[in-house]
Amino acid sequence: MSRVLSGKPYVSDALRQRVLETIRELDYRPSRVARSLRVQRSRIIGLIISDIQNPFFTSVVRAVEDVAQQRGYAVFLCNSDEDVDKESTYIELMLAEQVAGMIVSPTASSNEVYRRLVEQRVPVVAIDRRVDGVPMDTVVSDNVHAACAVVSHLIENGYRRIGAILGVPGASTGAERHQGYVTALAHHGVPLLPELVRSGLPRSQNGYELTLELLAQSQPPDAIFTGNNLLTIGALRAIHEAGLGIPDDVALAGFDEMDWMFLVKPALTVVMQPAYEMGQRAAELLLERIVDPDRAPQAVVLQSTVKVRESSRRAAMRA
Amino acid sequence: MSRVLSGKPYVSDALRQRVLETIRELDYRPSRVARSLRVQRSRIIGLIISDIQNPFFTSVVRAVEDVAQQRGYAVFLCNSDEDVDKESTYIELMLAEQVAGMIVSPTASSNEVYRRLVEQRVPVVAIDRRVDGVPMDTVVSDNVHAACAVVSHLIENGYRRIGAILGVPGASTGAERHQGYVTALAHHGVPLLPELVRSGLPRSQNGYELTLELLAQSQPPDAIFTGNNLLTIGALRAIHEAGLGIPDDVALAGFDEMDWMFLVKPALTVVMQPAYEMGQRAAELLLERIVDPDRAPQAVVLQSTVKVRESSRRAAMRA
DNA sequence: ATCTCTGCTGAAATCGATTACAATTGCAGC
DNA sequence: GCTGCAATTGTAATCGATTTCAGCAGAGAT
Repeated sequence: MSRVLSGKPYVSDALRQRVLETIRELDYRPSRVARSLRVQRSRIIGLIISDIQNPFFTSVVRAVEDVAQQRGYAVFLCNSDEDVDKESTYIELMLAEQVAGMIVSPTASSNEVYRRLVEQRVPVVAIDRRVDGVPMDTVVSDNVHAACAVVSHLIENGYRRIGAILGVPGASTGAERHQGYVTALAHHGVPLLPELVRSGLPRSQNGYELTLELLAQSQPPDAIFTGNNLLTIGALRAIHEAGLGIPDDVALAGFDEMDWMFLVKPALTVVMQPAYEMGQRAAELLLERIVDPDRAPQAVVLQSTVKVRESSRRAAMRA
Repeated sequence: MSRVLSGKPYVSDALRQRVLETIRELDYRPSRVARSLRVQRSRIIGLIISDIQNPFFTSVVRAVEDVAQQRGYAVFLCNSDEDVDKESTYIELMLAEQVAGMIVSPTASSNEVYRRLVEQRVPVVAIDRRVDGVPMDTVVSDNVHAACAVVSHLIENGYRRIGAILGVPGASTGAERHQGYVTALAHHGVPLLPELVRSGLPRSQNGYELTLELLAQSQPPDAIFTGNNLLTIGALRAIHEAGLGIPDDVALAGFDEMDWMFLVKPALTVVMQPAYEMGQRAAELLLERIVDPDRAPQAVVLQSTVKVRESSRRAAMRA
């Protein structure tokens, strides 16, 4: 009798003892599958991120795991690989596995799948990126503001032809950081030059190729803003191979700190996003929603800070 | 009637059509939980790695996911965080979730849990690290040989006081790389100095602290061998902060390439392990075992290569 | 015409836990 | 002594898919 487990009342000590002993004897191991089937939910949290190889997301994973484990949940992690179809497939899979809820970094800011989830009362939290038009819990950082701040910093340091290598605009991060870039230029009266703006999937290789494109122009940029850490790595490689010096030939400022960055000379100016905290908050929001599925959706926006270092040092006066 | 799905024979076209239509109408979504309960196994592969923030393992994850997805499996990823208890807990959890099989990077080379798994015919593959005394599928790299090769290289380049920062000997990688180090010294008649050998959990912070310890000695090493990529990062930070030059003050050679290493000057000499291939092979072994649980266990040992770069450049002649 | 066999279909058992419900006992209150 | 309630425990329904079993219709053989 399973009343013994889960400490239900109305069981005599004698019986409780007998049951416990038998359990030990048989090396009994309850099937979570059967339990999930009966209870119609499990103690599993689904976590779908868009790139397992991106240190930003591994920090998020770490945080979600810590919170989940503390509360007795396990984490089912999947890698959507910036692919909307993979993402949808994994969401369906999670659903079929009866997860208690899921945290997703949506590849595209419009996806009908989320509307369905919300309507069906499936606890779900969007992290890092927003989903348009669906009232759901969301944890993001202040991308527009942070991008604007770091680009403004470049402008204030004397840079005028500021290139931008951004993630695809389909993801809200890409779009918002682009907007921050545009806003900063407008605010300082610096003309927006479309030929200096590139976007692609946030992968190191793309950062490399797009930066090469910028540098190959007849009037190359005097500074580059990268909208993602992998793009930053690619940009560094391109600048490096082009034999250019930072910041004298071209300044560089990007998103996200990485743990080896102290090695890079000159030190890089970056927007520091609170990755771990984002994961924590997302996990907490999810657990709250699991408890109370009817709570009003919350949108948490965390502050990022610009860490100014040498890669954006004041430009020498130019002719 | 579920004979329609899974294309069983003995169903008329009329019925098949009717069923399919109803399925569409109701937006029917089969419960994998119920299926798992009935069939006593699922289409999920468990993957337990010891550090989600280690790029080596994220490559492995990537590979396992690619193979799994191709074969219609989903991956349930967990992070044991180098903690034997967490690892065992997750294994139990996977078992209770009726995974089809699991791939684990064992934190300790002796763990009775694995014997039980193998005896109970649960498909399981050890990756990156061995488990002693249990006949199971294993995918590792040739750690002893690779460590020996890279340390020999240091010796041949004129270094004599070679320090070692290794992972804990409980994990087979730590022990084997240590053995490779010892072998190389012995082979070249270089005395083994115990005070130059340190080990700890493979984390960046430990690499930092242990390297500081080595450097603080009255007779500090003229070269350091690091047995893991995170330890390498830590060692770099320590050397960096100590204001020492590589390789003139102290040479450095370690394990594992990382994608940003082209940025580090001088370029680092490293052992390149085929991380992605290890993941692939492990996934393939697992899938084979799922199909045939009685196959004899295989041990795959992959070759690593030493990538010689500037951080181990020939030492200037010393007094 | 009867029997068999094949092709197909519906009904029912099954997986292992949870949980609702019924049955039993003991004990207090009237 | 009888009723009523609480404490305890056994029984059975349930979750949703798979799978076995039995039954039925029609074709072909005898």
